[in-house]
Amino acid sequence: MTLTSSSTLATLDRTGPRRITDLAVREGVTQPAMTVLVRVMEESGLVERRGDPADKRVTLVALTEAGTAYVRARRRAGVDEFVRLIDQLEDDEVEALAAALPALQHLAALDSQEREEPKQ
Amino acid sequence: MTLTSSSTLATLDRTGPRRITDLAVREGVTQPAMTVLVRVMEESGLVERRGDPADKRVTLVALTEAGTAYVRARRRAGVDEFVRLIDQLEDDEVEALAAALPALQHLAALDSQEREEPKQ
DNA sequence: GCGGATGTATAAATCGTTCATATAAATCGG
DNA sequence: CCGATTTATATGAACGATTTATACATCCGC
Repeated sequence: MTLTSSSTLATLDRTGPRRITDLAVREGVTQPAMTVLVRVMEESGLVERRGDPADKRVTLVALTEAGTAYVRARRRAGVDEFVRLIDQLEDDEVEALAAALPALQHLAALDSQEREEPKQ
Repeated sequence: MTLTSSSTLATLDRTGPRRITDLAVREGVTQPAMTVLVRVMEESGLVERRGDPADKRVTLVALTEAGTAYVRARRRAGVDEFVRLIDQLEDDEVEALAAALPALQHLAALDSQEREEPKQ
């Protein structure tokens, strides 16, 4: 599992089926790279191609059930790992982390916002 | 600049000259990979090889002045980017972030501690 | 309906990597 | 001390994910 494939699967889980060009831009790779990545993931049964009836050029990429299960399992494993670490913190440290969550969300929002509208 | 080379340069800046095997372990790549990476960085003038007088097998890898300057510039660029984002937060959000720093440091310490002594 | 634009696929080349192996220097057991 | 083993690095072949160049099919505006 490469970084790009993990991220692509997560994107598909978050946003639903997407066309290949769209995925390539979101993941920051070229369209041919995404084409072959989709083929590999398709052969692994994590993903399936659906034609778009409205535009016969595009192939929509969607998570299969196995793909969804995989993404969810991975996410849960990561969450568990975090929980395991946070459980070892002092109570006041956990409170401080929780109190900082809105600021972190705001930071993430500002960052992604700037990525979407570069230097306007 | 690949992820591994950036990380290796940062390691050299933090810890001083290191032997190739050591760097390979720290960066999670094989020794041959680190050997060629060092050669590339040497050709770029970021790094130099020094023989170890105490053990003629080892080649100590050290940052050149240019390498140090590069690492520092990169680090400053990253800090600046963070500052730019944090400046857009509300005052209470910045305070909350600052208050969470000890908890984050504790988390990082717990994590690196577990990596060093795996499942004992 | 034709011409340019758009979405995807394919082929060749590149790059960072691993695996296998070679060489040289250090260390250890007798 | 001396041969055997271990340790540090280097080298070469193969691999896998990627990019660039290009081809092909379909859409869309005029």
